[in-house]
Amino acid sequence: MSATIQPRKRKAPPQRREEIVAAASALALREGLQSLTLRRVAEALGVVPGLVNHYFPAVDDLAAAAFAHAASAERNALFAAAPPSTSPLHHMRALLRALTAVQGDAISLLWLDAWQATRTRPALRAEVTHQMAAWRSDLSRLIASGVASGCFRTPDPPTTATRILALLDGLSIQAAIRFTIGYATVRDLVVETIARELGLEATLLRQAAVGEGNNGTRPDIPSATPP
Amino acid sequence: MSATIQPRKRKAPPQRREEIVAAASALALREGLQSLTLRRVAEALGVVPGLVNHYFPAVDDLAAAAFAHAASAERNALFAAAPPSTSPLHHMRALLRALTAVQGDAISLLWLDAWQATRTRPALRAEVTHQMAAWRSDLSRLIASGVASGCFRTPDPPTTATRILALLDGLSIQAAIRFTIGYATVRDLVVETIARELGLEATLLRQAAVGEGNNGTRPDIPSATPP
DNA sequence: AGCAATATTGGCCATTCGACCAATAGCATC
DNA sequence: GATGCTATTGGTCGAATGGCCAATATTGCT
Repeated sequence: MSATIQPRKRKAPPQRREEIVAAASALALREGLQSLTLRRVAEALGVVPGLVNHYFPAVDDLAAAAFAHAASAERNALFAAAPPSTSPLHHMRALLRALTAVQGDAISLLWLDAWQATRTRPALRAEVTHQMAAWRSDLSRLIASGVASGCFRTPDPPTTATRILALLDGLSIQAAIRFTIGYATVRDLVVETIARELGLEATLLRQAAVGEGNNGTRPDIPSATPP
Repeated sequence: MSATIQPRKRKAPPQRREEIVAAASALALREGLQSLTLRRVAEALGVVPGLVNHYFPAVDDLAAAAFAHAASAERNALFAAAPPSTSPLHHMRALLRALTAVQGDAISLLWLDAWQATRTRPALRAEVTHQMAAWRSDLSRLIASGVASGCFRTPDPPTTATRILALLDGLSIQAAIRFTIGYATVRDLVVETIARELGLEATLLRQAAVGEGNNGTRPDIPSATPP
């Protein structure tokens, strides 16, 4: 579990910093943002706590960086990494399939942690709003391209994106609480409402959410912990 | 701010217990569930921390009781305390007006805290699911009565209730993050979607959410802290 | 090869937390 | 009015945290 003792090794600051962020992100995804501790991260890296503190003088910054890493990775996997040849409709289907697949998955719980921790961590708060804006931007762009190509129909893509994201946030909570009774019905509501927002027949998206591609799991997110 | 020094006063256990729960609930609403500490609660009551620990051997139980107190109070104010003469439509309007009035209000933040703390607090987790079930039950009953009296139209009231609550949860997050840009549009989405779920014209509910009755604040929740 | 910059270490401190416990004092009952 | 039950006190303990600092050793550069 713990890294074997290493003779002191000196690494280039950017690389070390990235290592720390990756380890912190993996830890936050695995055990929650609350257990993101200087000591825990240091232990995961086989390093002294003070070193983590050296790169991140305030834990708040570390939490913000870890969250940014995890959130950006997922967003990138769902948007930028999508095959550019896919039509907006297929892309949206894949998006919904990924986002409604698993209940209680790590990334939903991480978002929940981040929303809550916003209360006491200004840097994390800034990062959360940044990531939310980035989501809105990416999704808005997808919707706009769908409208341009004629497969979606909505007057204002940014507004539609905001609405869809709020729906998915509510679903996130259902997922996080594992309020199993109710998750399926909420998922149906999400799919139906999104279809309505996009001017689609619900069936066009519904089959996406129930589809079994990707084995029901979200795309892998790069992890720092060695196997 | 702090209670004046009191000569040791002995109270009946049920009364003292209620005092503690009320103070804890007020504290959680004011400063978040994370700052619900034996010492903080004791300080608010002008009492020694050990006493709080005497009534609640585990902080988890105290948090659960405090959350139950706040959540039940709000739910009671919105359902049981509603004038029985009001029609289901009027009741639903009042409900939406109260729930969509303020962004970033204390009770939404408390729910967010509770959802998150569920990770590490079993007793609180049980209480959260209990309160969610109670909300669904109350709302379901309201919808059913509306269907019976002909002002709502939906095939399955419990399912509709679950969907509406998920919508409101998403709104709660928007409120908690104070993602001001977006709150209004999300609120509109919530109102429109709820109207659709209930087989209503959106305008019938929309005017409710924008209405200014109640001065835009939620109904008062009993607080324990003396003025 | 020598040297200087600095990444890294090890340690320490103050704080806060939940939990526990014996002693004390208030209240009800007799 | 005396007495016993127990609510309440005051204090302590161990664990965990974030932050800070001087010493050290590693690495890249001259």
